[in-house]
Order: sequence, then C-alpha cells, then structure tokens
Amino acid sequence: MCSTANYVLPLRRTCEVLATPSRVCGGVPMPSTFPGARPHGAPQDTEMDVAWQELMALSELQEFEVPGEGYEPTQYQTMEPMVSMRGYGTAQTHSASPPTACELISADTYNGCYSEEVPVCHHQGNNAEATYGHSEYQLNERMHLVSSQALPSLTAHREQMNMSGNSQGHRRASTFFSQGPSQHMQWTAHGQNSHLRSADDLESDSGLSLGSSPPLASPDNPAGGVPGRQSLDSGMTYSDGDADGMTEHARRAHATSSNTQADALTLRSVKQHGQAAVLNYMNSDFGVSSRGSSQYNIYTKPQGSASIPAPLSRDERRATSLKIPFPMEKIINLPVDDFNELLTQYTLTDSQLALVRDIRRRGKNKVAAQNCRKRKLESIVHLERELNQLHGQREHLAQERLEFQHSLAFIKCRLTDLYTEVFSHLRDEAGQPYSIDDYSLQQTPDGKIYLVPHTTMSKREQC
DNA sequence: GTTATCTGTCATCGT
DNA sequence: TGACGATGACAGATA
Repeated sequence: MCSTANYVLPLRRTCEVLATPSRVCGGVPMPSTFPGARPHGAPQDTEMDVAWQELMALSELQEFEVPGEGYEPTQYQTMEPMVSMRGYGTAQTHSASPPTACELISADTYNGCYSEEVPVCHHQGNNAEATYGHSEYQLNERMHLVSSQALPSLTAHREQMNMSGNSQGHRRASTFFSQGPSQHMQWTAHGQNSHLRSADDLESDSGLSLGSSPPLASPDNPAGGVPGRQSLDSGMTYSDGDADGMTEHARRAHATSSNTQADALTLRSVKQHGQAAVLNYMNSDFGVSSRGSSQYNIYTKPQGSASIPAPLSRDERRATSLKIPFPMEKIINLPVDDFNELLTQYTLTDSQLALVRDIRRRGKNKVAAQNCRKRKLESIVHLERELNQLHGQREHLAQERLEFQHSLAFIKCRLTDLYTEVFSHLRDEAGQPYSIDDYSLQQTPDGKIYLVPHTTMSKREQC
C-alpha cells in the first residue's frame, strides 16, 4: 500500500510517527514536519478550511486503486491510464498556481481516455444491435417455424378425423388418438393386390434393416435380399394405383399423415403444396376407395375421375406384399404388450414377423426423430433468447462501468485540485511555499495529517 | 448445377 | 435381454 501506481496521488501513509509534523490548519491535527513550520497566515481563511475539509472527505482515496488495474481490461475495452498525473507525483516542475487538475484532465483524460471509450462502447452497442437484429430475425424465423410445425388446427382436425375413423373389423378397438385413417387399409389387399408386385426392389429401400434384423422377404426376393438405396422414381411399378406418378413428397405426405405426432401435415408439405393442399387435406373425405380401403390422401384426384389410391409407403407396400393382417398404426402405436398379444392372434412367418418389427421400429423412430428435431429447434430458440439477454446484460454492465469510470475520474480530478490548493496555502518558516514535488500530505490511521518530504518518504518506504 | 432444408432411416447409446 | 427413446449421421427429394 505504500506504493501504488501512477493513479495514486502523493498521499502516502507514513510507516511510523514522523519526526517533524506540521500542522496545516486549525481544527485538523497536523503536526509540523519541520520544527517551527507553521501554516502561512495563521488565521485560516474559510476557503482553505473548506478546501481542506473537502480534501479530508476524500482522504479515503489514498487507498483507492483504479479498478482498471485489477481486472482484465481487454474483456471489455482497453483502458488508458485514467488520470494523467501531470505535475504531481513524479513531476519535476510545478508552479505555485498551476492549472487545476480538472482542467488538465478535462482536456486530456476525458478527451484522451473516455473519448476513446465511448466510441468503443458505441461500437459494441452497434454490434449488439446488429446481433439483436440478426438473432431476433432468426428467432422469429425459428419461432415461426416451430409454431408452424404445430399446425394445431390441422392436428385437431386430423385427430378428430382419426377418432371418427376408428375402425372396422379389428378385434381390439385401439384407443390411440393417433390411429389414422390409413389403419383401415386392407393389408391383405387380396384380389387386386394379389398380383401386386412389390416395389421394394425397385425403389428406395432405405427402410430395410441392414443387419439389425433379419433380411426382409419380398415377393421378388423371398430370401430377403437387401437391395441398395435407389431412387423412388427410378422404377415404381404399381398396379394398385398411379403411384408411379407420385412424387416423393406425396409419398412422404402420406407417410407423415400416419404419424402420431402433432405435425400431421408437415410444414414442408404446407410449403410445398400450399393452401390448396391443406384444404384438400382438410376436406379429404377419407371415403372408401374403389378397392374399399378407407384412406385419405391430400393428393386425391378430383371427384369424377378414378380416385388415386394413397401412395403407399415402402413399409406399407411390404406389409401388403407379405400380407400382414393388421394395420401399420397398430404395429407402430400399440403398447408392447398389446402388440405382442396382437402377434399371438395371427400366425406369422419369420419374414412377416421381421417386417412387422421393422415397421414398428421405423415407425417409432420416425416419430422420435420428429420429436427430436422439434426439441432441437425449441432448444435453439431458447438459447438465442438467452444469448440476447446476455448481450443486453453485457451492454448494461459496460455502460455502468463507463459511468463509474467517469465518476472516478471526476473525483480524482477534484482531489487533485484540492491537493494543489492546500499546497498553495502552505508556507514554511521562511514563508516559502512547499513544493508539491518535494512534499506530500500523509494521513495516519488516527486521522492526523502530516506534511512529509519525499526524501523521508523514500527512506520510510525503503524501511 | 448448386445449395439449403426437410424428412426418413440407420446406428448407437443409455435407460 | 429386449424394448424403447434420444440423437447424430447419412441420403434422397425438393425448392
């Protein structure tokens, strides 16, 4: 504490009782540093008295350290030394009535230091603003995305439709809300479907288990060969409809429609097909198709022409090919116990069992993936909100810091002026003023003020 | 033709 | 041990 940086005014606490204390002014105990030293002009003038009191009031600044020295300046902005101690401390020349420190500081420090800070702050502010704008944009975008994905009206509508479309001929009436109309598909699709050629070997077959379960059988591949991925459009050959004319998104839309989650008609579908598709979806009658299957399809052709059978998903086609005797919704959505019970009600081949289990796994995983993505988006939105809040908090703290720095600089400036004024009133025995370069004011813990020569101070510090 | 996005699927891990 | 959910990674489709 005996030695502080340039910021500390030459008010140093003595280590021990000083030899020649000098009383500066009445009312304030100030032993003379030199024998016989006395204040110049015994009757203390009011101005000095007030000045001294002000100085005393600021005496705690003797131990004040500039905060900028204590922490990482680079974290916010680089700080110049806040107060130029021109003429004090180590200064060599000093006039009897120097310009006030505040004048110096106002010309140097404030302009030289803070004038540099303010732009930095403004710069940050600009950045923050830009960041906010960007983040807000993204946030809005994502919020829109998330909210759009929900499509509550569609969901409610579909759920209503699902509930009303519960089914015919199944032994167990499923209570799952998610049971979609497609559950009414005649999986055994006998008759017309008897000659249905599986497209599994012709189309994308990414759904096939690649080792996690036994290879699937298909009419074309009874042994359960695993064809590689192929384009859906590369060769769809359906006898049960115009599926070969279906686009992938149509198939997906159908597949999505069987999803048990809220995003029945995905945002993508909405974007891709627009309101017409949505209305079509909403207005789809879920009627019995020409084959008697109750299906819904947002791509149904207008009335009057042969209705387009719902584009079957790959698993649906496989199930059809292998004559799985229950709907996919049940395969996917039934609890494991009910599912196992369902399996016991039928005698299924190994291929059928494998397919059913794969369908169940894929169906659940599809839902899980959708939920996972939804959560991810929500998480991103949440993090962006948090980021915005932290940006705001940082800016607020930076502003607060700037204000404190201004405040501190002002106080130091004022202290310097007071210090100068006190010295201007001090006179030695010969009536000569004490040089502020040679002496400094010290305050002891008991509150007494001493005028201490720097040489003595050096020795005291050395000891 | 390139790129971004969406979606389904698989593999893997943890419960 | 199997079922299941979560999630990263990948691939295909599409705008």
